[in-house]
Amino acid sequence: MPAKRKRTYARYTLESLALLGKMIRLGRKQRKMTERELAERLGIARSTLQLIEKGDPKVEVGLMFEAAAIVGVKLFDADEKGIAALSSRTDDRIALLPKHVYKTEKRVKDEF
Amino acid sequence: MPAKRKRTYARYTLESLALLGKMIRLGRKQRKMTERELAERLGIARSTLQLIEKGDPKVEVGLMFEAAAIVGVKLFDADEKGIAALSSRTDDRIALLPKHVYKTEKRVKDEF
DNA sequence: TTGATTTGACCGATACAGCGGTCTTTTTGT
DNA sequence: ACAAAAAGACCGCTGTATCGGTCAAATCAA
Repeated sequence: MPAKRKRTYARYTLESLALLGKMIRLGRKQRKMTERELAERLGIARSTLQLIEKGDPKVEVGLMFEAAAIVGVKLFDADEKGIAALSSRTDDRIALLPKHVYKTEKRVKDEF
Repeated sequence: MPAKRKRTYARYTLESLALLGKMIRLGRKQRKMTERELAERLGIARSTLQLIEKGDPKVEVGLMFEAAAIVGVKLFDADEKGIAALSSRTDDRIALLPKHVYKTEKRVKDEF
């Protein structure tokens, strides 16, 4: 039998996702859009939108972000320019670090 | 040939995802973790982690959030309690709105 | 009220995301 | 300089997320 891919998520992750889902739902209602309308606008099935608003961890991150964007939920409290600025700042900070992370220490083998 | 499911994303969405990916990469390097280590910690393949750090819109949102959490990237600038507080506040705001959004067909057509 | 609409929940089929492997290139410590 | 490790890029197989549909329950307008 092929290994089953069960996966666990930290509570913080699940609660963050649930929050984002709720914010999307709130945004949708504030804009007076039905599930069907928003789903159609996104080009996805209504059932998938329901998973998004529930904060299901399995949905595509692109769909969740796109839904958020359409109903006016800002991800990093930043508009497009703010995102670009943060992005290049992050690039700079990465550039200051070594390109590769080297583990000089002994491999942490989990034998007993 | 069965319809192909090609999908487009708004630029804001793609840039937000790219930013989140970069923040994860930065966080990983700051913690001196290799791709292999972080992938193993997450229980995912290294190739998948590479997609995450590139900000690929197709990855599971749960994986992306989990990766962010492990390397210390806070999604809503809030810890677990902050998330819970925001969540219940969002619940309250949703509760103030009508349960269903109704679209009475042929609404305000403002051509005289 | 009543009829129309939205929402919640569920399900089978199938397009595709994730896995895990390989190979190459780049970077690091010695 | 070298060897070793990390990172980049690619690919076929397989489990599953998404689709699109149905049905029932809840809610709203009139």
